[in-house]
Amino acid sequence: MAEQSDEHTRERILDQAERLFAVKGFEAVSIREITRAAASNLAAVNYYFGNKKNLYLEVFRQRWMIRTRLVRQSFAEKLAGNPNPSIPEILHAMARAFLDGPLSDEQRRQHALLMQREMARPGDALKLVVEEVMRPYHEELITLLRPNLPRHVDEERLRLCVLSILGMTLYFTFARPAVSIVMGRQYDACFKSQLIQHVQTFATDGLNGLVAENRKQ
Amino acid sequence: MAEQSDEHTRERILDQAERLFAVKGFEAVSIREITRAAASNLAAVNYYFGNKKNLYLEVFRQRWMIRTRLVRQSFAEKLAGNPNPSIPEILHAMARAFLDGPLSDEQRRQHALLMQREMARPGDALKLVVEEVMRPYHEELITLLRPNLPRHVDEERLRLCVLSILGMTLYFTFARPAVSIVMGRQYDACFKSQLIQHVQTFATDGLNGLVAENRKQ
DNA sequence: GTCTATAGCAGGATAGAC
DNA sequence: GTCTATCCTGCTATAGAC
Repeated sequence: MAEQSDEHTRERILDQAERLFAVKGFEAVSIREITRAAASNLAAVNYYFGNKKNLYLEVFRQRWMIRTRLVRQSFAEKLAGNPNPSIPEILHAMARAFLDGPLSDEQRRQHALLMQREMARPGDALKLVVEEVMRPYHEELITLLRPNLPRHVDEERLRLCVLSILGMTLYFTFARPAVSIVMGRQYDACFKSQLIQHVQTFATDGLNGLVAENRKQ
Repeated sequence: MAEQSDEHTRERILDQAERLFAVKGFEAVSIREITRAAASNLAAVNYYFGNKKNLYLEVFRQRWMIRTRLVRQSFAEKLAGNPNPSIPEILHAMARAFLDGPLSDEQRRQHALLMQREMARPGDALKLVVEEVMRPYHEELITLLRPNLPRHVDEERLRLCVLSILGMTLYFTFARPAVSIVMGRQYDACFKSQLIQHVQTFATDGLNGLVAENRKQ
């Protein structure tokens, strides 16, 4: 089960816990299932993490946050050497980082599922997700976009636009089964690049509308 | 607990099951909790529904589907008497039906949460959700939009646009806690009408981009 | 149809050997 | 650190009285 048996038990447990919590949700996974998948002993979870709930929190602190950092890094790299990226460039970099970034397909799906679970049912990890990741990411995007927008663009509308963009990108990731059925497509490289292109275009047009609106006033 | 004690036991159980499954997820809710909330006996679930899983499916069949029909009806009504609705009119009606339609705030949230749970983890209800609701809704929107679009608009791009619109609308409903924190706003009437307006505008611009694209070719 | 009682099992957590 | 054995709680499901 564990890809790297020489990895420390604690790490193997975190890996498998992340995977299982993402796919099934907190309550649907048992400690027994996790330790079995991690090829470790049943008592190991309590030894290393105290209890199940704390293991869940550690998954966010020591796995989820790191993945997020990777995604944001890849986002930043795509824009590196471009001091004044245009709106389409920013959005393309964002969409690529999310939908085709440094994570594997499975990791990406897990990552989105965990985030989405916390957003749907606020738990102890929601504060972590929002304050440490969503809000900074939000601000970063707004900072990048602002030079491309009129000075007096409505701040609240801009925030709603950014939320919409993140929302639909997240949706394309976590709702993969449903999207696949409706579109009649597999999530292969071809479809992913179409998705990225679509998010870029659709969101660019949405933001351009914001610009035009502002001009009229 | 139960608002209507004179309602039949079976109905009270369905009501409470819907609420609890939506908020907590299938595995996190026990039959005990449901029957307690429905002020009925522990054995009632098995008597009326056979087992827990079947109760879950009945929630979709006898509650979720009906709510969907209500939402679509309210969508249709908003467009009634308008034989050729424009894109903004269609989108406004759609956003209003979803974000401020015939359901109560709590019902709306429950509805979105149940759908989103099924999309995230495909279960026996996913087929029901997709084939009976998502796909027809999808086709209806496309049919309404098409007269406003150039004849040779890319079919796949259009489908992706509709998915994006549904995705972000759904996101604003189920991710309410997170959206509230990021925006620093309560989901009151004022914020909801802003959301509706935003979805309409943002999506209209996104679709208009599709039109412009087509012209260039 | 409604209730009590209980079978039968799976879960989280811990104690204590090694 | 790792393992076995075990406690206890809470769950689903059912049998059977009323």
